Amino acid sequence: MGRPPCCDKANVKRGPWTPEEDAKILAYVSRHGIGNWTLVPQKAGLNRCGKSCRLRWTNYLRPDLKHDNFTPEEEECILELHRTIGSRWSWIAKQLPGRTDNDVKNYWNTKLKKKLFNMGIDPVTHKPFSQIFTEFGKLGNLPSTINQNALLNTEPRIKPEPLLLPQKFPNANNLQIIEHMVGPFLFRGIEQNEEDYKIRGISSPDDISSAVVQEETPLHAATSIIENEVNDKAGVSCYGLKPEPEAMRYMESSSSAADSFLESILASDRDALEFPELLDGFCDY
DNA sequence: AAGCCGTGCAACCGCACATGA
DNA sequence: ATCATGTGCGGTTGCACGGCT
Repeated sequence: MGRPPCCDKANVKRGPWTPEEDAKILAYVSRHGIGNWTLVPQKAGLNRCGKSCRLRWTNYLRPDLKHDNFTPEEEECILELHRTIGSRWSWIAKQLPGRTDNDVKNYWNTKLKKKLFNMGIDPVTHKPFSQIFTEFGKLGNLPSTINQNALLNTEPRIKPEPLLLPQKFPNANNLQIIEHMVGPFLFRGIEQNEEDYKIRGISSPDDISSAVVQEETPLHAATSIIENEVNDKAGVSCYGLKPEPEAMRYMESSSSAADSFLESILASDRDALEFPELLDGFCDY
């Protein structure tokens, strides 16, 4: 026996909202505030499901919502957070004032996924397709010549652009949010200089751009972050967590830099296969 | 002008979780 | 501890719209 429906679906209106219905919601909320949404249709004089009213309010009518296009900074923020925590749209949306989870989800599905795909990057893992094919070939114990062919055949239609990690996300409570995602007290900062990496503490709550996870993290977030650290340690550039000065050079330079960027990724694929010990050392937590 | 197709986005669905009796 | 109910969330659908043939 399933859960009873929240309303009589046969007798409530569905589909697009009219301006009159919007006005009723706005008038009701301005007068009574947000309370029990199941009572809103009745009290506001709407023949709608309460859930539908809540959705209309949170996704469209709320006065603090932005209705303009996403900025490049917001786009970078979405890409980075998706790479780190996956499709947790509500969390990502909380980093973007005035945006809803529905906004972010739609933007991802209609724009960013395609953009990454055209750059030769798998939107799910944020890894280059070449790397995925390489790993797949390794798992299947395929001859190396097949792997090489796979690499050659998966060159992106558009040269990959490095993603410049936003140094500071719009909200100040990022650390708390990420701590919630992967558990508190598990962070340390990592900073790159010319010679080596310095492990340091996070200096401010909004400086989470370089946070790495030490232990007891959800598999997806942990593996993603660890992989990037591995690549950095191996002297290989990676998407998203590229140190800012290097990223800036890529941003400012010509297409030849894009070529070398692609080459560095392909090189990292080969390094990972030839020197598996580079990976092993970082998994001993 | 009409039909087709791709795109963007609002809205819906169903499940999971939170909360209070 | 259990159940009922409200809320949050991610995935998916459906429709309006514009461009193209």
